[in-house]
Amino acid sequence: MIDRKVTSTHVAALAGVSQSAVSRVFTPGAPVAKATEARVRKAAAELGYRPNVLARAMVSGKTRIIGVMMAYLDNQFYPTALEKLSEALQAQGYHVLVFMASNTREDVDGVLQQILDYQVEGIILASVSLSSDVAARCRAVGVPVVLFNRHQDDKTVSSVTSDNRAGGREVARFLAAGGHTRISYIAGWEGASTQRDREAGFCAGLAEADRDLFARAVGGYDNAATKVAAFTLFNKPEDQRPDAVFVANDHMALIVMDILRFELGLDVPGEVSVVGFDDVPGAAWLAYQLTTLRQRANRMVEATVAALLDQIEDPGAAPYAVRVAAPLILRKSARVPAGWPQSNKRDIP
Amino acid sequence: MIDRKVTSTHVAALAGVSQSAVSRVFTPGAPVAKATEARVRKAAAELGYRPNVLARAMVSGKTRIIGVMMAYLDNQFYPTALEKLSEALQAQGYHVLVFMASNTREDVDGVLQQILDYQVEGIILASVSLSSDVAARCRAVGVPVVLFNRHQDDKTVSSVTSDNRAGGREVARFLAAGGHTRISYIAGWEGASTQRDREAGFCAGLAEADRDLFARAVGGYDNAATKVAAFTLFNKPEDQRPDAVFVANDHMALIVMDILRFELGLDVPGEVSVVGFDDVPGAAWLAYQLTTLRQRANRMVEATVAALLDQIEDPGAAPYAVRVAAPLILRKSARVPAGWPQSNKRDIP
DNA sequence: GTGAAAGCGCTAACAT
DNA sequence: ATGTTAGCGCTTTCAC
Repeated sequence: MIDRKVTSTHVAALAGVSQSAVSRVFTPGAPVAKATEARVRKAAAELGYRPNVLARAMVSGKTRIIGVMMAYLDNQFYPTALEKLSEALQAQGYHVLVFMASNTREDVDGVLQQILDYQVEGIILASVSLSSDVAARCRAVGVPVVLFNRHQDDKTVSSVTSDNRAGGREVARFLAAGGHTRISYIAGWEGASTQRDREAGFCAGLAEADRDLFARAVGGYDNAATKVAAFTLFNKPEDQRPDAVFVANDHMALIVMDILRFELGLDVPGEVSVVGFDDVPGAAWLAYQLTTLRQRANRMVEATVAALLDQIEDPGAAPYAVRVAAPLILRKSARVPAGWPQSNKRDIP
Repeated sequence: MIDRKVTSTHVAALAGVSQSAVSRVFTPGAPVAKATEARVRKAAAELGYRPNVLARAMVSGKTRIIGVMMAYLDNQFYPTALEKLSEALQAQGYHVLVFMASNTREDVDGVLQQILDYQVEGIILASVSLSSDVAARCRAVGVPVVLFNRHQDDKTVSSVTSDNRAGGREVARFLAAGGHTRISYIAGWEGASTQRDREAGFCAGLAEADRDLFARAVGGYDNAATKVAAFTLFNKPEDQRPDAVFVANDHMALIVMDILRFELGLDVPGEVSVVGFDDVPGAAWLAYQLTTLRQRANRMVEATVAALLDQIEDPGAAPYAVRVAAPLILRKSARVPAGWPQSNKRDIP
């Protein structure tokens, strides 16, 4: 309670220079004499002075704040991503203002408006879709948006995803080559591009291998719905139930494995092969050993930050979409086809 | 790219009123005539005007930003907490600026300084300890700090934790009553108050039950160290290894269960009982069914937000410490003593 | 009830 | 190289 706010004026007074001299000392690349700088720094240290970021932002227009909106952190993949995003941005001198939103249209729009109120320099939308008029408003005020782990055909926003289509296709080839005859799919939330692309790729791959989809259920990226989906698909006599299932993300895949083994008494992978998508930490735990497609969070984060900074630095730059390859990580939850190339990727993220 | 920034002056011009009239319309409780208000709102809507939060913050001194520093999100408990914290604060009109820090002294101090630069109204430190001179500086600039899931004897900061001591004690009673004779402990990071308090309570409880600690190892809340700890403790003939272990948090407990079962071929709870702390989502998964103490994230978040707002609203208010009771959730990883009261808590968070 | 005027703490010309 | 001046977009007296 001693000093409360110390301003550049206080420092200037103590150092016996003008207020703008102080400002220059704290502005990288501004012209200051060695001697002045020294005196100012000394005074500043004495007073515990630090520039007010907000005041600086007001005049410069640069807040160094990036707004991040997330819809749900249930999926272990998102906390990880958030952490890395925050670190990467911090390293570039930016900071993350977090906004949680349910994935409803009104909520997203409302929250986005709030983000904009903070004069953020950029926006990252993780697992959130954007109505096109909101995208338009961001564009109007010149705030770049990048979609993380979600894609939209909207040409005005950048997006970074895994190559979900290729991933789905690879799983289909893998399962078909493994000699499975009743291959099924558990879908995620149908509003998500990840769900759509993974399924599209999977079906395409099945077709290429001359297989039909044996069965399909919807887990919606939701715990309860996923349990129901697993029961509907598997609570049947052997010849009527799938012998392989591709689950749209790991979060659901782990739940499915639990039900298969502990509720239905099925052996995985003996009686059914399970493949997921994401490679969350739990997938590697010994109790699961889930074969899955790895989302390379580090690469995705790098790409996201790069896309955002590109547009911040050059507002004219065109948005673009990045797709990061998702390698298949072979573990123990799915039968490996004879002769299938053993992964040469080390089993760590 | 049409309108770029719309300011209150633009709105004022369109509405044919003064700029201050516009300001008043957007200031709850300011005196404005119905008619003026209507015209201003109409003009504002037309232009898509929204007050600039930062400019407002400059003059009012209220940024409505809360800085949150987190050290590691490995532990599933923290993402959950962050999500709830963000939601609760949003509901109060505040927003969260996230800072990641490694838990080293220099890093914490540096990051804290950055937080302060943003003129935050309050700071939440999750799983981070604070040097007392930094605490002093926060006090000096009048920014309240609350420690989340960490306690410090420092009387200048509030803290919210589970009742870790009581929790540890309960586990000791539970394990002793279960007839275990070689009870051991796997410690978390020794710098953490959670670790210290849980262990202290555990040992006290053991003493009360006339037991000695059979063995102790340190997992440090770290994956690799935890594996080593599990091997050191359990890779031994039956009579030389523990028949029960209390692990300082679930994150480590799940790793320990994996090693016990899949590396050492031990039956849990047949040959060894495992109890954790936190009740992270994974603890309830069927593959683990971990008996654990539940940290009630919702209550902890409520208390944290309340403590923070108390101090923001009344800067003179004294900091205080809150301890939330942590109920023992009985699942399948530990033998239940005959006659032990069955939990009447429903098995959901 | 409303407008004019004075800043909040800072940066960025513009002089000197 | 340094001081002076003019704002950034807003809230808040202060007169009217």
